[in-house]
Amino acid sequence: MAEGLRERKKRQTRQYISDVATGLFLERGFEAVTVAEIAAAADVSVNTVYNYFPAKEDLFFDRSAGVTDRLARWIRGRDAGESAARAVLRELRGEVEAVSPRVGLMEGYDRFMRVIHAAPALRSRLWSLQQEIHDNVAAALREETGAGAEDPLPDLIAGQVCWVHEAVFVTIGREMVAGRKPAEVSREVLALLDDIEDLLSEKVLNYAVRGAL
Amino acid sequence: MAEGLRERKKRQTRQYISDVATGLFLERGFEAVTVAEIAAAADVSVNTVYNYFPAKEDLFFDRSAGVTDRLARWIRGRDAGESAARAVLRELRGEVEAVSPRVGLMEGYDRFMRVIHAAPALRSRLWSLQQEIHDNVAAALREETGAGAEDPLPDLIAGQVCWVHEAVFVTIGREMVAGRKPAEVSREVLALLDDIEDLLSEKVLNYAVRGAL
DNA sequence: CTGAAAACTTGGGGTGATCGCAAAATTGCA
DNA sequence: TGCAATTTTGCGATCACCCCAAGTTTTCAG
Repeated sequence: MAEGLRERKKRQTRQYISDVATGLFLERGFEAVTVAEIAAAADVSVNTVYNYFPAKEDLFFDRSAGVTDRLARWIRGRDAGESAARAVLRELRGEVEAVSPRVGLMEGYDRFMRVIHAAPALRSRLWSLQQEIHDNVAAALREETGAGAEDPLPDLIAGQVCWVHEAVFVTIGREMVAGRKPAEVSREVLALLDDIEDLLSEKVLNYAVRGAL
Repeated sequence: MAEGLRERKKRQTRQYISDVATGLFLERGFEAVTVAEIAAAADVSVNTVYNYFPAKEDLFFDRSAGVTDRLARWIRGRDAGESAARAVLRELRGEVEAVSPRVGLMEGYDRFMRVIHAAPALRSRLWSLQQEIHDNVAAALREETGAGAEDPLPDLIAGQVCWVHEAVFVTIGREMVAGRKPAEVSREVLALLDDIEDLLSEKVLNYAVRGAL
């Protein structure tokens, strides 16, 4: 039951437009493709495109929904006795070890990164996604620790955790663009994660331990 | 010898346009002011504005030249026996303690921040400035330590150092916008710097010690 | 099954940033 | 003073994005 034909059609249309757009972007780059072209290729009007997507960049990042709260989710789901930072490290290691496409370890990810790299608008959108991730992590830490609004620690720890995340993603992006194989990069990033953990202080590594007062 | 009248006039024109623009931005916000208005107010053509500034945002951030390599300069100028991170902490403490306008501790800085906050294009430019800072720091660390291109440490440490810098600036911005007095914020940020230092690992605090092998 | 309300799409008409070009005004210097 | 280099400007165009009013389609009550 539930959603009527209307809802379904909307979802389909939206998905279709996004797919068509992404295809064009991967083929010719972000800036070389005009919204009018996308509309034409998707057989809708330009206005319809803007009905679904607030900005051109959203056509590209549509599939990355759910990424912005992944870190926060990992933290909220940390094991008993585990800190926020260690949970994130563990989950990251898991994804990297599994050569998961969720962290960009997949054939063809380099095309994606190259498009982003060449378009300032897309890079800028990426930064804003990271800002969102940071805010979500800080909010999660605040809730999990019950810290007050004037306590600077949740924000600081969030910064550290996001630094871990960023370092991993920047490296994966760079190596993939350099043409390396996912399995190779996986091994390398696993080593990087050890370096990263080494650079975290005990304070960070033991913040928000589940079960601790 | 030296620069002719032509050079001087160019400099003046550029400065004048930037000043006029900044005035309008502070008065009415970034997006509410059109480039055509700026041109009219500065009594030049729109094309002339674009001759001097590649984009509208550059009109706003023109005065912040030299900020992008400040961290790197601090690092290169660290004392004998001092690490990169400690040099940055020391310099930051100095600026904050001196209630220096260079770190935003000045009357009226809140207007500046508010304009930035309200304009996505400006925020995005800020991120790109931080990216530059990061790259400069990483480059400085690489040179100072003689680390190879495949060594991930300079990048990681640069991330940590920039995290320090960012945390300080975000806090100053937030508190200034909240209407606090520079002297108050100074005291508070000094305390924050202690918290920050506490969160840095020994590895980070002892990276690139001048004089060490 | 039917007609009106609700939701979606479209066309048309802007605004504003930004670029390229070629003419026109300025300035440096012989 | 007059030519050559440099700037400034006007004009036209592209493209993202917005707003509104006029279709169209879907929903749903009756």
